[in-house]
Amino acid sequence: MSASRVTIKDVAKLAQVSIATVSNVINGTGRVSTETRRKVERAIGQLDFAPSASARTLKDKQSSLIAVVVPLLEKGRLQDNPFYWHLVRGIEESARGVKLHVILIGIGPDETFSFVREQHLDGLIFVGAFARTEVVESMLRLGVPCVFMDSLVDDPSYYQVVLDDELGGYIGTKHLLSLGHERIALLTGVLLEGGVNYCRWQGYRRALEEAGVPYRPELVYEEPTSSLGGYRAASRIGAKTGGITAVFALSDMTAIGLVKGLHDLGISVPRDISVVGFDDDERARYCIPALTTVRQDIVEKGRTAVRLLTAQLERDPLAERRVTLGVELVPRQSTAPPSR
Amino acid sequence: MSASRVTIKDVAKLAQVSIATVSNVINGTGRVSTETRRKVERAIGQLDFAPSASARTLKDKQSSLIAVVVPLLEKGRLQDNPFYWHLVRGIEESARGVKLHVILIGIGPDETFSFVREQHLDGLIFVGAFARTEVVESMLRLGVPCVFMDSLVDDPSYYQVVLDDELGGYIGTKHLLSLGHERIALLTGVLLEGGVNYCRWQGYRRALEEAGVPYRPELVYEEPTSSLGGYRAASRIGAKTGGITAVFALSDMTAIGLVKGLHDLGISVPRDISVVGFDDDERARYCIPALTTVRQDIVEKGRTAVRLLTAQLERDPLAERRVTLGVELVPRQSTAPPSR
DNA sequence: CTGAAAGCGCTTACAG
DNA sequence: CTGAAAGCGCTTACAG
Repeated sequence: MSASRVTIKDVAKLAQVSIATVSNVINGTGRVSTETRRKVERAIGQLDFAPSASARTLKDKQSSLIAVVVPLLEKGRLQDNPFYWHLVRGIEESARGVKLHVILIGIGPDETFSFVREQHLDGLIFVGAFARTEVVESMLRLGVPCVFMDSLVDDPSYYQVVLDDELGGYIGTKHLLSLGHERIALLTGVLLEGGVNYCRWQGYRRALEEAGVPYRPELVYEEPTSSLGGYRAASRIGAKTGGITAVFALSDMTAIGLVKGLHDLGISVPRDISVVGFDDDERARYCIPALTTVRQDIVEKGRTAVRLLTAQLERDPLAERRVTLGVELVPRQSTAPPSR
Repeated sequence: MSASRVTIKDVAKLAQVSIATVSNVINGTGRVSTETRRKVERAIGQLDFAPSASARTLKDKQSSLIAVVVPLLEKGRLQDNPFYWHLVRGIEESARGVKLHVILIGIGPDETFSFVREQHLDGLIFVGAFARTEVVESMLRLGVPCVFMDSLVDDPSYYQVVLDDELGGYIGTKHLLSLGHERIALLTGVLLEGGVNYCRWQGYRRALEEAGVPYRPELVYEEPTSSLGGYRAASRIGAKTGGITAVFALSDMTAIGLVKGLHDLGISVPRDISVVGFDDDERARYCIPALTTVRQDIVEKGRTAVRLLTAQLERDPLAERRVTLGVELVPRQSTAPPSR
């Protein structure tokens, strides 16, 4: 019963059949009589046999391994936004459902992606901003199935799961407008054309325009997407004479930092300034005041990515290439009509 | 230059040597003349050769893959505490440094762990509470290196990285005592003997005892470790006549829910009730009021786990089996002397 | 210092 | 329905 090094040979011997037959039973391939099948299954059970993935991979080039590729921060560590955890949770759950294993990989700017071939990865999920770099292109040329999440790729031939970011920017802004705000600042991460923030910014502009409120570039604050970034922005925004009455922060993480920063400056949310976030991660609900935000279903996003990946693995010709997930405004306590 | 299916044979042919020699160059084994080595390296570069991990694993039983094993929630999804993300970040970073890849696995109560043998995993890091179950025992008997984090295992032969939880419970409580609090509630997750919460609870008791404050079991609130658990506890704690003036919550997640719950009941922190958390995750600093908490370095915890794992992989006889990480009180604004 | 050959544990035509 | 055999891409004694 020492399960250490049981191979298909041991099973074959015990069941008194050939290894080919054992293989057929395991994979449900070929034709095997019920009786033989039973014998083999019994032997497998008795020996507690687990087929070697490496031998299998060596033969058929399928590893059942997919990678979640996360950009590294400067210090060589994975992104710190807990957002990623929820994404990964969704991915792991779905992958488990289709017998894929998830390997987590942080990559820097100089990545060679040799691990993809080394490990015979079946597919890749790129999480976060990835432009169409040369490596990625060559990846696609190699035929390794890829799915991009929240990336900057325009190319409709890429598989990607994105959010309706433009709409998100729109409804968040609209909410503030409908409360009566006009001087609405936008607190965003880097604005790269085609990027997530860029789309949200477009939605922001559309809402303003529709409402007949002039767009003022000086109300757009570009800060790192981190709590600290939000915190720091508070002083810049608070110092603004001319009265910003509301801020739309493009992530809950920055929104939370912002609220804290405003609070430390003696500026009360929502009395003096209203704040809208983006994501609706768990923190939003428990903030004081509870954060009004634009909700996205992050776990679902991860699930969808796996679906797009498996569609490729199964060469499903009907598979959609681009799935856009919805957004939803969640009004809570951090927004109110302007005081004056 | 099609990098698709380049094997060691192609390299050998191009470099005009045998595949054995190529293998030796790659692995730095055997004796190879400088000239030959250079030829081979050039060929590898030209062909952009990446050795097949599966072939290698098949031969030498080392996959360079380790698994982070996370318990599943009921819905079949990974734990939702973002705490895990930071752990995983630390693990991924260190693993990358020693050329190991990290696979993420959620397991339910009926797990068979067959994936360990299937994938020839080199090691396992168990994250969260794992008792010494039969599977785990058999895992250890198989000789698969394991490291336990925050687990309930007493056995000194297990490799584990733990926190000085008793001390954490002690200093958190002590802090409140020194501010003048006496009716200090403890908000904890499940109290299992030997578990993380249990140790912290012991520290809590020690601090009380030292201060000559009687321990009152009715002040110990056992709630799920979640923001919602904390939120719900608020009403039970707030309703308490007899005046609880401080609460020590054994995770920031519950502390945050608690503060919110108290706030919704019109109970002000720290004016009416002081609150101490545990973990010091990023949220703590940005809470309103900023949360006083017991800090642990979660990323470092992950790093340490990998160190213990590699020590086993290298059969380092001097390796410590149990590393205890320190804790530190971080006083912020959620604690103050009792109002009366 | 270098190479021929066996073998790791599977799967897959191909015979029978 | 079942089995013998080749082969996936490496590593590792073993000769030379």
